[in-house]
Amino acid sequence: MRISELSRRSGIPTPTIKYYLREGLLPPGRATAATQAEYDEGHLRRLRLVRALIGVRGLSVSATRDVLGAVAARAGELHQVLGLVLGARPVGDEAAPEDPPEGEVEALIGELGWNVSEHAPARAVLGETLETLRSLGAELDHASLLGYAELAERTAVLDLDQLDPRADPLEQAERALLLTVLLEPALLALRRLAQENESARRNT
Amino acid sequence: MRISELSRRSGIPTPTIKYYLREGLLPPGRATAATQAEYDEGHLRRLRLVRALIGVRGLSVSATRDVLGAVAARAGELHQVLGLVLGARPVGDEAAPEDPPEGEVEALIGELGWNVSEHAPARAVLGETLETLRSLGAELDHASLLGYAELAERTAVLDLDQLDPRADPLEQAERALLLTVLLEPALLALRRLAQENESARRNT
DNA sequence: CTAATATAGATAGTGCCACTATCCAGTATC
DNA sequence: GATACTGGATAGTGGCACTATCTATATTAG
Repeated sequence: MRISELSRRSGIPTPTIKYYLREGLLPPGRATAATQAEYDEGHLRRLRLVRALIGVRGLSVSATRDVLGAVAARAGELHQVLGLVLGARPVGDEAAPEDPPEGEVEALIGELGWNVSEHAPARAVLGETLETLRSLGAELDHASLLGYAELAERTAVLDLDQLDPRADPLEQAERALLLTVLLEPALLALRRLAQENESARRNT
Repeated sequence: MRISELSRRSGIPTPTIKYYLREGLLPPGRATAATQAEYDEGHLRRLRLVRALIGVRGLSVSATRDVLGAVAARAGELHQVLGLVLGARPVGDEAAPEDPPEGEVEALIGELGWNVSEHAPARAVLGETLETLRSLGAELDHASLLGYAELAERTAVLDLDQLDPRADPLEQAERALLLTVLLEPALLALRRLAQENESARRNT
């Protein structure tokens, strides 16, 4: 399939596809001549994945590239991928160079007995968010934090249940990415609906 | 307090504060003369809140304005605020005009017996996300969705426990906003850590 | 075989957004 | 009264995600 068909089947304008090719979000097609290349179903799938990450979850192009790169590089080690895949700060941010020990996060992970990589970006995200809340006077007490962590644990069990460990590793990793990232808005939406319901329940 | 002190105490440059004033994220100060106005602690608090919404959660300036407006307008009806506060699409998006009935979401809400407003934007967000997942071939079965919803329910209980129903309604609403919105990255980070842990556990 | 169409790759331009800089006339303060 | 600061207005900046155009080639319809 040539680029115009890729565009037609994905609904994405040709110039945008070229842009994604330049940015490395989409691997180049198999060149058949100086001005001709051939794309396959994999490209189409990848293109849809890219659009979902950018459009639904609001990742930036460069964050998307990083995430996809991480998945490709570590397709074999699914748990690394799951943990690492999203340094993706909501906004630029570029990870403050200062690296406070963030004892609270370490302690929590230790207390729960979680086995997670030292470098998981989620550690830093968690630490920063707790710090921000504290600085705004809305500190979370330890018991609540533990409660949230336990719910996260059960969410993760549900998440992992969606995966079929017998599938091809790369496909598996892409599916994990899809479920990890794209489910995020859905889980947050569920939380907001549940909050509204719970708030209504308490105020009657 | 004049604008320079507001800037010094918040760490935000004066021109940016002026920009927020223009954009309506911060109410104007009490004018004492043609070129003089007085700001108070409330302005400082609001400014920090704005920064947190924009910086930590990545809301756009206009989304932030909408959210703050909604909170101010409905400080009395906390549960409405909690549910409504975040139509905030991750990225522009502007809510597709097509409005499919989204029967799945309605059914879920009915099944759970949740009492939420007809117009809660979270309904649409949820519907769209499920639709996207389906179109990418990563559909969620009903049982899993129910599982996630039940976990959301328990998260909401924890959330509401953080609020003190005796506090001033506006302050209460702002705190709710803080906890709803700023906790989001933390909850997602917890989920990713838990995923990595669970994945490691299953693969040993 | 030719004319119309399509293509890869390169370069430049666009529109939006979140600031940031500058200017001005009017205080405030020393 | 000189200097610094202020509110308000207007204009400029840099980054980002595209989008448009151009050129040299390739394919294809007639």
